[in-house]
Amino acid sequence: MTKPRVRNMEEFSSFSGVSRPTVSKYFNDADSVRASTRQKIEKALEQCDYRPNIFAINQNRKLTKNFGIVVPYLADPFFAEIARRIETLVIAAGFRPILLSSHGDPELELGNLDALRLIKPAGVLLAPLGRASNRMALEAFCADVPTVNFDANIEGVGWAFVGHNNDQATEIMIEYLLRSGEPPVFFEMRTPPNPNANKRRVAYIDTMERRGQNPQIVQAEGEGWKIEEIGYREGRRAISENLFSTNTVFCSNDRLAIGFLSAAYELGLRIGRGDDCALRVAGHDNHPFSRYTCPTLTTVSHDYSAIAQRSVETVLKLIESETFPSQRETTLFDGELIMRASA
Amino acid sequence: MTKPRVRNMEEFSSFSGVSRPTVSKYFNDADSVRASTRQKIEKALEQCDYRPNIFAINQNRKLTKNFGIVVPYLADPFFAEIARRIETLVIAAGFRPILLSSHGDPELELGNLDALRLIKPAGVLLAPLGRASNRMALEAFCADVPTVNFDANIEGVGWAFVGHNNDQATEIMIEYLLRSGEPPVFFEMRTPPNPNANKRRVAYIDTMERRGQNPQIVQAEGEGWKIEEIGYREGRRAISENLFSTNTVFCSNDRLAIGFLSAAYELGLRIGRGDDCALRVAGHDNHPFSRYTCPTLTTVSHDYSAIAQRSVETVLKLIESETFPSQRETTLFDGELIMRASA
DNA sequence: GATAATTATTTACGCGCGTTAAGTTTAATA
DNA sequence: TATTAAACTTAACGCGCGTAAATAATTATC
Repeated sequence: MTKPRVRNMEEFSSFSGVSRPTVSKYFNDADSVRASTRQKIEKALEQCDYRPNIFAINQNRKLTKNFGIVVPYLADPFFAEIARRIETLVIAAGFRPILLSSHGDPELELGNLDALRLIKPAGVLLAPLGRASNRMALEAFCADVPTVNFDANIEGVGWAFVGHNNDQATEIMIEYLLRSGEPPVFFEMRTPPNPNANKRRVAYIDTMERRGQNPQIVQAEGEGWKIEEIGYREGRRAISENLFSTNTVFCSNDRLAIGFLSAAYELGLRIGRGDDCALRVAGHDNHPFSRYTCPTLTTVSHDYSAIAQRSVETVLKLIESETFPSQRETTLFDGELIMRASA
Repeated sequence: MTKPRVRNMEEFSSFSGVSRPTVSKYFNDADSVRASTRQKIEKALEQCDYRPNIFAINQNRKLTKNFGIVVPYLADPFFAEIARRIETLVIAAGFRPILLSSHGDPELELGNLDALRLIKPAGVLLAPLGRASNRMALEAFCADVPTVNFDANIEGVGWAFVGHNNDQATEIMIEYLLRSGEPPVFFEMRTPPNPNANKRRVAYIDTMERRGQNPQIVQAEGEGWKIEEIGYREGRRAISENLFSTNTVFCSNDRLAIGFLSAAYELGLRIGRGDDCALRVAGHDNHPFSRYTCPTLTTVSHDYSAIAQRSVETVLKLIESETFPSQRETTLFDGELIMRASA
């Protein structure tokens, strides 16, 4: 048996025996029609698999069900993971997630926002690249669209910020490292692609000074998102040139640490807490792969699930309220020390 | 100075002094209007930043500029990387990429195709999960939409297939391993989430037998996409239980190898070619992280760039031809041996 | 069973643009 | 300058659905 072709709502109306305005009402909210009419519609639906044209719907509604998610670099498993969680929540809330990656390119970031504008998203979750050059454009975008900033906080961008508590996370790691061995030297990129790095440097210096310690920073040269490579190359150099004044290295992020561990391994350095170890290495982010480095990486975890959940909630509230808040609220979730073998 | 608000093409028409049909023509193909008219339009465009409503456009055109990309698991850096390349090519070709991940879930895969159908994509690139359960639905989708299958070949799905030459890639690795040391034992998942794994097992057995070798397979228990974890857990077990009859392990893919290396490290096994090494380990895929394992992973690379390029080209041809080919063409790109330290 | 409150139906307009047909202007060619 | 092809303008319809107003039918309440 072949199902009859129903080309539009008009035809479906006559097919189902329910008037078109009522059918339209049903598709906007199935509960807004009488139970008996709903049954009639759903029975007809089973017999002809009609579905409303999404373009026609979006053209006439001020508010679509589109939900934009913009991340700086999707090939980074960290962002892939957080995006995955956000997507799932967005779908559960009845929206259509549109996932866009800026691929590390500021121009593409603007292009993505431009593309989003065209599809009139109900809300947007934006993890910016964090380049100052884009700030004005980002603000302009947020002025029109209910946008929440996550991951990397840029003042003035988005109507709220949800992210990781870099201060607290840095502090608990330093505390741990201090009480369990020599004071940590901070290993970071000189020109990091992500603004969280700056927060972490400041937090490192502050915490060390508060503990009466002398902050020491080793900076890696190199730009862009090939962070493991930079960690490897510059880590190798730093070790060879004896730039670390203690036996403990606190990497600004896990990807840097992954490269660093690889360099240390190649140089025959034993990493870990044992007496036979030359170096302790810690990371930051609880990157999906940090569990499988050699040795496994001691790090600080983001509260992925809380950040994803709160981010989505915050956008949904913005959407519902249909008004922009007077104050930009900032929510930070504490990190958790993930004790593994490297430090 | 504040730019005048231009709400639609009608208003833009009178603002620019060009009739609406001509303006419409311009936006479909800027070169289809006279140079002088084009200048008039573009000058006006600078003064009022009008942009056509994408929903209205798509409603009236049979063919949108949407381009669907479906991958089985975006949090896997392998797919993130290939998706990144495809996206870039798609944008360059003037289409709007819509990137969807099935997150390893067959139902979501169908949901994604369903969502794609609604936005009438000009073409689709589909890397299927490869579960038999979905095959009928996938075929039904492809019957309506110009779809090209990539990564995991499922007969009957898509109008062409572009992928990796698992046979050749497996063979060159086995050849290398055979001539440089003991014959490889194949380490794989018993129930792999991706159908390429089956091709690789068959290729392993064939090649070994052709070389007069005795194929030996060690299978890891466990399901789903947490492949490193399975490689770690089952690798640890296999090593402990002495399941490998030679000193050489050929992992079905790099993620499995990454977990395996982690297990070997923890057990104090030295991996590599040296006389002091207990085991040689090889992978398959040239996963973005295989360069940073300890030791670095010897593997077989996909020709990422060729696969991405050809995939996109093939869909574009399908779109242009406006007709479906009578024959399903299959294109495989050879792998390349990536010699590193682990084998 | 009469009245009031809900829910449906009919009719009609609007959204922003694609597209076509007829007539007009412009540029190219001779 | 006349001729012709190309590009333009005007006018009008259609796409599929949201939505509003007036009216009719159905339920709920007493």
